[in-house]
This record gives sequence, C-alpha cells and structure tokens, in this order.
Amino acid sequence: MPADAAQDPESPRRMALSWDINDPQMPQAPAHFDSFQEWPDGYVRFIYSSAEKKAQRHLSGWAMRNTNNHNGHILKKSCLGVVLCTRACALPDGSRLQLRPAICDKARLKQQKKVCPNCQSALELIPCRGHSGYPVTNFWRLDGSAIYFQAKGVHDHPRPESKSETEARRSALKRQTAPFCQSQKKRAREPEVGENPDSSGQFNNTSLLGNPELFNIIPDTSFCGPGQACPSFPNSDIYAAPCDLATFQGDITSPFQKYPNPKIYLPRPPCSYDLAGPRYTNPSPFPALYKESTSILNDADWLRLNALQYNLNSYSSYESSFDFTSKHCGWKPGLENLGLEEKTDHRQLQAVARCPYYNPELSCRYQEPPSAGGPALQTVITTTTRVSYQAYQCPTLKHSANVQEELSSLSSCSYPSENTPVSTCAEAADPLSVITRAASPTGRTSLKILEDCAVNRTPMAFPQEAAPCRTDGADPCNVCLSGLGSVISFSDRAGLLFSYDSEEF
DNA sequence: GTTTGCGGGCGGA
DNA sequence: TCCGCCCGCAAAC
Repeated sequence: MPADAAQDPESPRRMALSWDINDPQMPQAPAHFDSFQEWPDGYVRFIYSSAEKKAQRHLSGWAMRNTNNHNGHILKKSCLGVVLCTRACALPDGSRLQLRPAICDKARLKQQKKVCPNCQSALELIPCRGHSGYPVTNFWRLDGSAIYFQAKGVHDHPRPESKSETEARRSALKRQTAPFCQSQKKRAREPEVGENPDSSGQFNNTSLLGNPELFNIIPDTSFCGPGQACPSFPNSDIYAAPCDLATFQGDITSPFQKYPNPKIYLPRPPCSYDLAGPRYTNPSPFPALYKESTSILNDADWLRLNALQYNLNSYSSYESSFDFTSKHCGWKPGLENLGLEEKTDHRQLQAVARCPYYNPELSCRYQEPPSAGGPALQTVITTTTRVSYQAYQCPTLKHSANVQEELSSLSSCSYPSENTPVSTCAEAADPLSVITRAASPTGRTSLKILEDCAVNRTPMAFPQEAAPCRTDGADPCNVCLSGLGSVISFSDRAGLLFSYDSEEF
C-alpha cells in the first residue's frame, strides 16, 4: 500500500476513515478497493469489491460464526477462538496444535470430544475475548458495488487453521485414506501382488513426500498464504499420516503453517495492561505478502514471512508517516471508549494483536475473561516475561543499530509493541532471513517492510513480544527471541527448513 | 455431516 | 435499546 494512501482521496483506507458499518449511508465505493484480508485483526475496516469472491462469502481465516444482530442488512460474525491441546504439547516439528473450531455448534461439541492426535490429551476450546471480554466481531455489509467490512476487537488467541487450509488438509487426508483403503483392499484381494514395501499402505513421510498427488491438493494456489495449506508443504498430511485417522479427523494444523507461523505466544508486559491499547504486535501471521506472490513460497520464505508476520498488515494499514508512538503511547481506555476521532484513527490500525498467553508452563494458558470494564486481555506477569525481556537484549541484536536505538527507547517508552514486529527485529538480526529474503519471491516487499521498520519503527516492540522461556527447545522461533543461543537455534531451524526444502522438495 | 445465513427469543447492561 | 448468546430452521455444499 502506498505510503501516501492517506492523502489519496481514492484510497480505500481514506474512505474507510469516514464510515461505520452502522452508518445509515455508506460512503461511495472507492475506485480502488482493498485487497481481501484473510486475517483481519483489530479495529479495522475494509472496503472490498462486491466482485471479491472471498468477501462475498464473508470468509475469514478466523473461525467466525454467524451472530444474530437482528439487522438483515449487516451480517455479524463473532470469533470462536481456537482449539488447542490442553497440555500444549509440542508437535514433532515443535509447533503446537491449533485447530479451527467447527463453526457448527454441534460439530464443535463433537470436535471438543476428540483428543489431541499428538498426545491424546483433551482438546480445549480457547474462546476469543478480544473485544472487551467478548469475542471479536466482524461485520459485513453489502452496499452497491462494495462490500464493507468492519472488525471490532483484537484476537487474543492463536490463529486457528485457516478454512482453506483445513479444507485442503481434509482433502489431502481424504486422498491419503482412499489409496490406503484401496491398497488394503487390494492387498486383501491380491495378497500375492504388490510386494513392494513402499506400497504397503503404511503412511510415512517418504512415501507421502514422494506422492505427487499430495502436492496438488490445494485448489487455489494463488491463495496459498501463511496459515494456509501450501502445495509445497504437504506436511500436514505427513504429520497426519502417523496419527490415528479416526482420532485425527484432519484437525491438525499444518506443520508448515507452524514453520512459517511459529506463533509466538508471549506474556504481555505489565505496561500493556495499563495501557490497554492495542497491545503488541500481531502474531498474525500472514502478511498480505502472499497475495503478491505468484509462486510457491519455500520454507525459508515462510520462515521469513513469519518473522515479518507481525503487523505487516498493520503496515499496510498505516501510513508510513504515522507517528505511532506518540499516537498510542497514551492510550488508556479500551478502544471502544475512544472518541470518534480516535476511533477514526485507530480503526485503521490493523490489529496488532497481542499475542495470546501461551505459556506451556501453565496449565491455564489463557486467563479468565477480563472483567467487565477491564481490558479485554490481561497481562500475564510471569518470570518468563522478565526472562524474555532480558533476552531481548540479546547480543545478536547488536547487529542492528536501529534495534539498539529501540532498546534504549524502550526504557523511555513502555508502550507495548503496536506496530513493529518484534519478529522483524529478530529478522533484522538474522542474516539468514536476509538471505532468505533475497531469494524470496516476495523479497522486495519484505525489504520494503524492513526498510520501513528501520525508518519508522518506534520503540515499541519488544517486551510483549518476548518469547516465553522455554526449556524444551521445542519452538525455536520462540527461543529465537529469547536470547542469542536461541537465535542460533532459530537459525538452525531455518537451516533445517532450507535443507528440508531443498532436499525434500 | 457441515457450513452458512436467517431470525426468534432470552437475559444482562 | 443494545448486545451477546442460544436455539432452530433451511439451503447449500
């Protein structure tokens, strides 16, 4: 999005600054519509073309269910949250289970009765409380040639599997099980045939990887974005393979989503509690970068995207000249309490969703819903927070003068990261990611982001983005933000991805 | 079987 | 009155 979007009278964003979904009269449709946002987060508004298929279907990466608002002209949906393993077990790839809650109540209940396919523990539905303690709500309104979208609230939970990803995986699973059954049947019928051990019907990574069919499970590769199944990453199938299919039911988030999207669930620093503004950066994944990529991203790209995942959307929603720090450091009340003008300003702020409290050390990773009137999200002050904060001052960051500046700034401004992805900092300190970027089809965009960060980054980023202290090393990305050693670990992961990508694919 | 949209109805603020 | 939420229904996939 051009930096001068705010000055462009035709800019959808500028247009968006002057309307509310409940307005009797919506603004005239802009000449240029917003590109579809699969993961809207925060108090944002977009104007899509009525020809936009995804907008027509009111799609969202988040698991949104229809909510009756008794207004036939405005479709309202509320977020269901995400389904996690109660033990927060680490998947083989170090990621965590993040299932997409079934939209249908009945299906969701059924889903919750299942167990974690990884550790057999119970599954837990983490409700969304990102809107003053209530689920984040999305509103859709068709008006003329435009589809107006407005989101209220900042998701306080990890991203679930995207719908497209879920569908793709299920489709892939179906493809897997079909040949499997056929194979079994065939073997039953013709036991003397097919002695090839590779065709024994056993699921294994090798066989799956070698199955080109699995690479064609995505119906629409152009929409292959983070959090979504990607043809180059059939891992979801790979992962699913060894699981009990009856239990699995195709609900595991693709490890490749994890790789590119190692959601970093971090405790919020104390300051964020009081500020109650848009908290920290959006773990949110998936920058709109994928939209610009016509080719399949490799693992390293995913990793890089992930590193930049925080707030790329925010960047796209902000004017580059936006003085974020001065604008937001003083936020006190909940967003809903802001005056109209303020609303107008921040409603464009793509969510900077704060990271959910995903502390594997705690049985209750998510806090109780905030009390009425209180911030939607509570700060979790744990030792991990402190450790993470210290970790942020990791020597690795000395590679970046900007980061150093931010470090010093942090001491003067405790405002939680709003716009600057800590991940970006991490990436800045990670040569590998730079290399990766260079080789990425979206490299240009990423560089732009990075440059923007260097110029505009405000001292916000870190505290809340600090990764929780982990000792199991299961999530290198988390560790990455926690210290130098972690960075090495992170690089290792990246390297692993590289080799994985090159060798396996 | 699940998703999606719609709408009635209830309770709380 | 607004909002969140539950429920049931029907159409579509």
